[in-house]
Amino acid sequence: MSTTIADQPFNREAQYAAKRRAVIRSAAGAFRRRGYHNTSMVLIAKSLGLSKAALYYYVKSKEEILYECHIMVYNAMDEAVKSVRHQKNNKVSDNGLEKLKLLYGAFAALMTRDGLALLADVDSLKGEYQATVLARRGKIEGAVNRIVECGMKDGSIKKADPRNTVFFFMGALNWLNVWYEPDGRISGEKITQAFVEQMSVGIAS
Amino acid sequence: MSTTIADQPFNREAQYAAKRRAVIRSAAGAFRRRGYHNTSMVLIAKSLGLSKAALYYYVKSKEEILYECHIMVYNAMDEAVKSVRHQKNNKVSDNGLEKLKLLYGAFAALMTRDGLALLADVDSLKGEYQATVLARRGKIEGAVNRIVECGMKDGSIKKADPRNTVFFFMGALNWLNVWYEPDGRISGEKITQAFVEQMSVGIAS
DNA sequence: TCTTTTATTGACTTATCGGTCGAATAAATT
DNA sequence: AATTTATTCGACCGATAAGTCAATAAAAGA
Repeated sequence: MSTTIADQPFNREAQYAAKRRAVIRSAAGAFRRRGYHNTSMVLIAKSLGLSKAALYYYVKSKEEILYECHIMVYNAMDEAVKSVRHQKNNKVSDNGLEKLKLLYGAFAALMTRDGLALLADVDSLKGEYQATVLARRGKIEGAVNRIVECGMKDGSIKKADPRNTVFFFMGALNWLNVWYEPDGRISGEKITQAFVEQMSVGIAS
Repeated sequence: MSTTIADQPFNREAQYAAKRRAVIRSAAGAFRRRGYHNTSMVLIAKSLGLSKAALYYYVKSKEEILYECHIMVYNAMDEAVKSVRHQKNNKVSDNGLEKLKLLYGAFAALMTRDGLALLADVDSLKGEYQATVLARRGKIEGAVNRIVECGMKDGSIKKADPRNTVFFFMGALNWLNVWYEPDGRISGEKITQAFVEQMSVGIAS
């Protein structure tokens, strides 16, 4: 999926990019587990075997890391939305509910399988950073909303206030960040499946 | 409900306690809106018309405030659990699902009506504080779990992994903190109602 | 009114942490 | 080998914010 260091040992730019990604990913994990403000730059550095100063070779500021963490997730989500949108004609029942199940499953997998996390720390972002992240979040919410509305129209989803409905099961998703442990007793796939099922029966008409 | 300053103008202790509560409540709101680490003691003080130093007359540390915020919520939740437990014979259908609906509604009302919020900042608590809060959280989770299991036994709730189920709709509840605005277009009662309905149809057998 | 207790403050201390900088080291290029 | 370029580090700086304290104002009690 993503380009690793070993892939292109002689491509300078690729190496730099890969290392930078590693910084972001590692920080993202720490942020999820300990929270943004409880995670110092020194800690992020140490967990990669670097000094704090070295971090700043790959990254402009701590805020930028947080920003990139958010963007990383929203990129993945956009990808999921796109792939669901283009999945026409595959299923016999190509209705809103089916699409939503697909999408929600993809979202859940992002959390349980890829270790991504929807951070709640939007308030720690300022100015342009925050504006962009909020815009991306709005875009995703809009996309999900549209699918739900679509499902309400085609009769596969029972009619209600879409925003409210979306908030409900997106909230459940976000809460995964808090309690989900990759090595826990329940496997990620099981959780993903359960979440899709739960969401599905909650809104099907 | 709670004792206000005006109630007992000559009772010193009561005044002190009331003011202390006011500090906690005000801080809780700020924590919810801006996050724990983005809220300084000066800000909490100023929003009450006090200086920072005065705050420390009522409170030992910022961490203690956060601790009390958590405890406040868990006390209210325990209360809700208790009242639901003693609500036998009232309803004709005294089954697990009914109880759970009652409880979930009470929880949601805590958020939308009483302005309480389940803070996620448990990691900012250390030692004894954190241990106690985690214990209280576990206790609540256990109580909810037990009701769900009870409902699965009496046939009102469809069988599944209780923990998973509980996490799902408790997550939705927690997410309220992030997006719910008391002055938003949808009223708190409507949201509460919608949440109960959503949860209910999601798990009823 | 004087005294004691309660409540509040401004000014100060301390600690943590984000961020910078110049030097040092390693890797690639000539 | 010499030189340039990419990485990394130790040591330092500045800001922010938690927390302290001696002094003072307000209230209660005598």
